[in-house]
Amino acid sequence: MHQIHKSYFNQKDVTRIAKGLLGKELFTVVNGHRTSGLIVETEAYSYRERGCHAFNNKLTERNKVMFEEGGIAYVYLCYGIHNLFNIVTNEKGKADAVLIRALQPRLGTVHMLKRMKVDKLKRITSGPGKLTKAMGIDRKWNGVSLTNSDLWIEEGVKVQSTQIMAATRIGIDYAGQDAMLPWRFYLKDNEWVSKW
DNA sequence: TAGAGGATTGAT
DNA sequence: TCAATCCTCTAC
Repeated sequence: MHQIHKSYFNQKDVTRIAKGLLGKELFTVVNGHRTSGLIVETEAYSYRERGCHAFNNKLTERNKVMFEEGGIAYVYLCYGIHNLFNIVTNEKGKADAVLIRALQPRLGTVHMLKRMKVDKLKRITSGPGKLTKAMGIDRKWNGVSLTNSDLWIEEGVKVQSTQIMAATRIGIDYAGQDAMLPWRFYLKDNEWVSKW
């Protein structure tokens, strides 16, 4: 299959990548089990705005992988419970990232169901904390390359620009004016998009 | 070194 | 509307 090249993640405009990732297919292999899902919802984050962990180039132990060259995973624990999965973008030293918020399950769904301890696919990956659990992603994957590991992205399906919707991001009220940026992107009328 | 709070979720 | 749950960051 056609794996997305590392250079794709080195583009400077993180919102362009966040939109471009819609329809692409995310794969993981955990304990020999391959699972995949189409990306249907993303959010863009940039060191230039307050919603981002790396705002103002603030470098901490947690977010340091964001400052690496684009094409690696940034996984962190949110609210003490959920692992959130981001793809680091831009060039080294420019801490941008795309949060993956929802997937449409494709391959290995039996393993996703087992990890989620449910028997129906409905809403199993419709949220950033849920999809990481379904795909088997946790903080051990922080800093892992998306082009040379058990975590990667392929072309998936073609998406028309008219299918792409933009809205404000979720859960970043603390960001002030930047909370108004329309940096959440999702596929129109897709039932796998997260509810909020 | 202690205390506050978070890029969420599911139950009440 | 609220608790779960723990790591990270900040202030002292």
